[in-house]
Amino acid sequence: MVPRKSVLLFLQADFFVHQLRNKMGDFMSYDHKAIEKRWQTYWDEHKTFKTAPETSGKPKYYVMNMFPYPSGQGLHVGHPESYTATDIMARFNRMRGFNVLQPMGWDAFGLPAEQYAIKTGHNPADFTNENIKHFKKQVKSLGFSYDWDREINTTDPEYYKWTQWIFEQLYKKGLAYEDEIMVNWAPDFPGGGIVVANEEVIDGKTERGSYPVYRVPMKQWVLRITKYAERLLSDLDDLDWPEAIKEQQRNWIGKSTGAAVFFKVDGKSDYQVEVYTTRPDTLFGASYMVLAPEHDLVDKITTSECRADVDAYKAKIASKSDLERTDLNREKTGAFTGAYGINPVNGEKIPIWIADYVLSSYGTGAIMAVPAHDTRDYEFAKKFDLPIRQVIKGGDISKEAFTGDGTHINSAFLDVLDKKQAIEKIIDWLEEHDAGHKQVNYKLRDWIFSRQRYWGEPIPVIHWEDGKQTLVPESELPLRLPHLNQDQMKPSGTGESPLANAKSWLEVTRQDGVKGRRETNTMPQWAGSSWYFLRYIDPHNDKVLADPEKLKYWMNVDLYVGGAEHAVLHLLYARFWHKFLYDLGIVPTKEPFQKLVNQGMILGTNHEKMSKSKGNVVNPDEIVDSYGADALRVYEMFMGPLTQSKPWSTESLAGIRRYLDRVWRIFTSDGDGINPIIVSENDHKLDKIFNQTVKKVTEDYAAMRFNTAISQMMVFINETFKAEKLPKKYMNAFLQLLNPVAPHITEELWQRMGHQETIAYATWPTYDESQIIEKQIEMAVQINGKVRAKINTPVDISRDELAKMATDNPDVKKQVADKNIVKIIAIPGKIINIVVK
RNA sequence: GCCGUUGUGGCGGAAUUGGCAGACGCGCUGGACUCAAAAUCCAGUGGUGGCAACACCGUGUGGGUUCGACUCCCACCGACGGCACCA
Repeated sequence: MVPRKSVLLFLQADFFVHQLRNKMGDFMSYDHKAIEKRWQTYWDEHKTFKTAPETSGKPKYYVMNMFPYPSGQGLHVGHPESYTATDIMARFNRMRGFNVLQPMGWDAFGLPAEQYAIKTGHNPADFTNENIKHFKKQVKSLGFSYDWDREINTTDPEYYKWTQWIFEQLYKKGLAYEDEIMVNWAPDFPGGGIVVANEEVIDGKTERGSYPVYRVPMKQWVLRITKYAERLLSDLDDLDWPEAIKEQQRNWIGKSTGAAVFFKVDGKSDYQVEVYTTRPDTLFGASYMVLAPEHDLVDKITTSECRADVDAYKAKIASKSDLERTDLNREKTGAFTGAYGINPVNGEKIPIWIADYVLSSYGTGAIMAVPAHDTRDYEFAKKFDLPIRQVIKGGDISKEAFTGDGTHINSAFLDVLDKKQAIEKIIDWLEEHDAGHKQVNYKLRDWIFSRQRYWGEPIPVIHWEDGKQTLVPESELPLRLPHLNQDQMKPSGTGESPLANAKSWLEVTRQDGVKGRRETNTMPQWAGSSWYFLRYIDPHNDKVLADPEKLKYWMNVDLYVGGAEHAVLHLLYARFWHKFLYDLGIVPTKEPFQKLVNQGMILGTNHEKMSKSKGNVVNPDEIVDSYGADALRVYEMFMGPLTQSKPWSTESLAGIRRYLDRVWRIFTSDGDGINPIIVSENDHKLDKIFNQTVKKVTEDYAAMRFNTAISQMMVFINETFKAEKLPKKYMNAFLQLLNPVAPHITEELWQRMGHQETIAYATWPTYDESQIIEKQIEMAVQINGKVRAKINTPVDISRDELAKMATDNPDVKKQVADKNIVKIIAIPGKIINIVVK
């Protein structure tokens, strides 16, 4: 027993020595905690990144991120990714002489705060401010060069005053209106149900929480975004945005060109059904019609024999959620109304059905069915045994609908024509006979703008007892949220907003004694984020939303970075508000964001999306603590192209930290001052690599290719380890190149190199092209496309000389000895290819 | 089903205009230092065959254009994201 115990003790002692030496090893690398704290404090105290006035005479550069929702969970590793990307652009352009505006703020309205308040009795405002404090501390620990004097918070009354003000302008122009419309009602949503916007419905369920959505009629506030559909679509073309996002917006707006056609109802001449079709050329093939079950005419035209069936069908549809209604594998269903429509082009009587495959919200909610040439109509006709009449040659109508182009048949004056010609001709005919006209349609629907919630901007409207409705006067804005206690905030169960419980806030009396009630719905979270990029420009202005002169100088945003999940919601709403403000003459540009970049997702080490349940979440706080903010920043930029998804690797992160240690060591040689081999004279050994590095890093930053910029800086440091002397000028310039990615360590070393001022405004280094171009280069000689030899040639050699040099090469001679040279391709500086047979 | 993105070593990725595929990093292997290890520094590292010089194969698959293709064209397969009865 005794010996074993002593062995154990010995092993333990050895282990401690091991630990101690590791600790000492750490001292050999740089002390990121002290350095990062020191420079963050310095930047704060000196307001280093305060934006210069508009009168500075410098060109402007406005760069921003999609501001975060300050959740209680704090930062995840995706935040530093996009924030570092913009910070590099901000710091890079600052050194290049731009006046840089890089702000940060908080998108702080939202459901979690309200739900937390209901659960715990805390005030959502206090809770939100706590979260912001925590978030801000985390963000600050990463050393981003924000102008913190411009910080904004959407829940601050001084901010939402202007959100409400914009709403009032929309109201005055008739673009904000209250309407009894079919809304997306999610009754199971915690807090007594909620109405959500069309954009917030995913697969028939709410985007947040996945609760089923039903279409029910309700009185709601709606913004007339459809009025801007065409401009929202066509102005996309000039934007420097990812094609995927532009395409998603185009699809969402969903423009289509076709025709409206009027069908009289047989025997009821006061009624006519207007249908929308993109294929008016197939009018002769229409064999029945379909109305959406909710269509106004249904009750009016249904015959008494069919009424029971129709009512039963309508009742069945009403009880279904959107998800059930849109299940594609579901069989087509419908009911016959007993009525007939008259085809204007040939006077034929065709039956009118109702079916839920026709949507009340698109077009006119009614269609003419051409089963021979439309897949959906074909399925329906087969199911209910309705006639199928071919009017275009092609396909096999006995098997499936033919939707392609072809020659028209059985179509009187359209016969022989193709699709395009036939469409033109039938539209002319319809217009001549008052039976229809050309029509453009959009899938885009108006923006359902009210939410039955407490924690949002109050809609500044008063409903008076005499039936009138007025805006809260602009001079009384902001209309502040009243304080509610825990009980008052609880859901009413009727779908009404908790604000209905704020009696003293709710009830108002006009000067003439008429009583009124405030609107109790609040705005959706998207309201505050639809214009915040304007407020950063002039965040403390209490007279106007922002000074027009300042807007003129700063707009529009030169670079906007954020996640692709906002492809339609936020980005479409923000464009809509911006265009509206443009029309009012408030903003000088048609579009808010000239260039948009979506950062890719950072996945877990297992290549899967990070999630708590998978246990693959990386916490940035822990990385900053053990590796440092600089290492995290450099690593996240080195992982791969910004726009791509890429998996996390702690080993690779450690490699980046080793690189920063190497940088530290080459500058300090682990002493107190700087490495003695850094000297004023230049032995020219590093000329080429230095100039190459400046060139590549400058170009790569400008194109946001951060991973390759970093790899070039690694190559440079590898070269310095082989050098005997390091020119001071080059080493200073290197610090500037690295600074945008790793700002703390470079400030520290910059100071050690003897500078008194921050590195942030040092003029960006230039390179000498002549130092990069070589006089003598190695060129590959290919034989039949395969590299068989390498030769050294002067760079300015002629084509013929080059060909001769190649064929004179002994290796080449050996290879071609018994073959015929057919052709020699010789391009100086590129390649030599000898084609032989 | 439609639209978009994407496919390169053991892994992350590079190759800017059609011109030497695999820069840089991770990992791995070997060496120096050390009593030993860690750290650090140096070197090697696509696969197969060969002592070697070298040869052959190699950028999702199959074809094509070209003196030459990761790159351009056609067809297909897989992964990711979005839309989804929009007439």
